Amino acid sequence: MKQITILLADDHTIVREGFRMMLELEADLEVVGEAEDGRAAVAMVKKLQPEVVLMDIAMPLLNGLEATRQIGKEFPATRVIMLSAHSDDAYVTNAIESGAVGFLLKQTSAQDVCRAIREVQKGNTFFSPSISKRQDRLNPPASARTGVLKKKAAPLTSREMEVLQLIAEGKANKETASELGIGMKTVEKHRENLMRKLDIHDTAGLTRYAIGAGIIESSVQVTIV
Amino acid sequence: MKQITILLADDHTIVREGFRMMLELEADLEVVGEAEDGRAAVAMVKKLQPEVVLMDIAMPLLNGLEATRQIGKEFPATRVIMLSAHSDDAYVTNAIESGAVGFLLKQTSAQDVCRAIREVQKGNTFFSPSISKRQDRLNPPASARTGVLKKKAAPLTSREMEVLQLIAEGKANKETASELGIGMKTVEKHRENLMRKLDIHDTAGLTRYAIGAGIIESSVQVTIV
DNA sequence: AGGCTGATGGGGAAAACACCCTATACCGCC
DNA sequence: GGCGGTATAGGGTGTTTTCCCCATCAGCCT
Repeated sequence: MKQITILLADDHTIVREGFRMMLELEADLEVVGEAEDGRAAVAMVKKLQPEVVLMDIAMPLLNGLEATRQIGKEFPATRVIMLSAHSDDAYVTNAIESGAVGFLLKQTSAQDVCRAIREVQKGNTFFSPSISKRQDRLNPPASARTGVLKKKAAPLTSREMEVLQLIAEGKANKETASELGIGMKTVEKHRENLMRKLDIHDTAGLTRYAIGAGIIESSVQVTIV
Repeated sequence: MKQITILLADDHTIVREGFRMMLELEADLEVVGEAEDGRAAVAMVKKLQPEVVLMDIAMPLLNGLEATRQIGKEFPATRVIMLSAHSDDAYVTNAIESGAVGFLLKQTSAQDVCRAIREVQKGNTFFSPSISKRQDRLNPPASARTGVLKKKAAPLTSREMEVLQLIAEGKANKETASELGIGMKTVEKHRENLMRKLDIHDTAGLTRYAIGAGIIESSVQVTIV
């Protein structure tokens, strides 16, 4: 019997463990690997070529959106489901544009996660119920992956998103350069372009933007209600 | 008939208007003033000496915690109820330490807001139901205001909190200096002390800390679930 | 009275950043 | 085949930040 192979990408070990336990109760699902950051996720996809990736948006090194974009470029057959604690239209739109074929809120029930995996593996899309309700106006033509959609406002490039994330994580240009394996002047250039595109001209502003956009998390983002 | 005088402090006009309409349906409550930032709140308390202040945590110029601390120092009779969209133990603890005698989540019902105002005016404390549930271990001895509680970890001073907030808002040292009416070297010194106390050595890190601690909000903090 | 801390300043130096210029190589689109 | 966008990289210049050193003054506790 053929199982659906799954890669988990989330920086919180406890979350990965929870998903793994939950998914392995299902006979037709198999977790073949785990990644604790976006870069590892891309590498694991290359190595394991899973059918489905459950990907958190906010991860260190490389965020989920960017990782998804890179995966989609190399392995278009891999179906990525985005996970996020929050959801608003911008998040969902970004996820779809990066090539995700599903979007789940973290409080989604286990059944829905399993359903989502089975649906996307069959080539369909799946969104959390509360998102689907307002999907009418942004429901993609099922071929969201094939065509690259244009953002109207601030179309940040992949590299710019990576640099933005590292800036918001507190990396100096020099560190970012060595981390990405490029020159410092190039990092400065990306930073310059970011500031021009977003019309934000200080590090604190870029950090707030990155947090607001879900690219990184702030340290204490607990929201017990 | 004696009404309870109330000052509203929140940077969102729509929120203040909502509270005002809500509170003025009650015969025994009177909104005597509104402030749209922490500094204005302190000034308004001086001028109006209200009995109760409804204070948002995240406000520009001076956050609610710091404003509460300054109010408590000059007008210990004024009872401050803290408002916040989020709540975790750190938020609540900080609020209590700053001298607040109540803590309400923003989705609290109108009845609870009125109840809270009446309770704190009588000298009692009031916390949102969901917070009260885990109050056992941090319930203050009703005289929280009289004794200044010591934080264990990083006791930032008032001035440092103000400077931290302005840094996280993207102000350069020079701007902060003119905004606070002090010299640039003094601002640099506060920034230096902040970095040493928090063991954070870059602007992005300070910004993340400020957001995580509820001192400011990140730009896109929408959480539709 | 002496000690501690917070708030206020100043000098200086090294690093980082912001913003301007230029340039090349690659890739996809029309 | 050129045109535009992306990524790469270097130069230059002025500003800002980071981190040392130093000091004074007021308030508070012992």
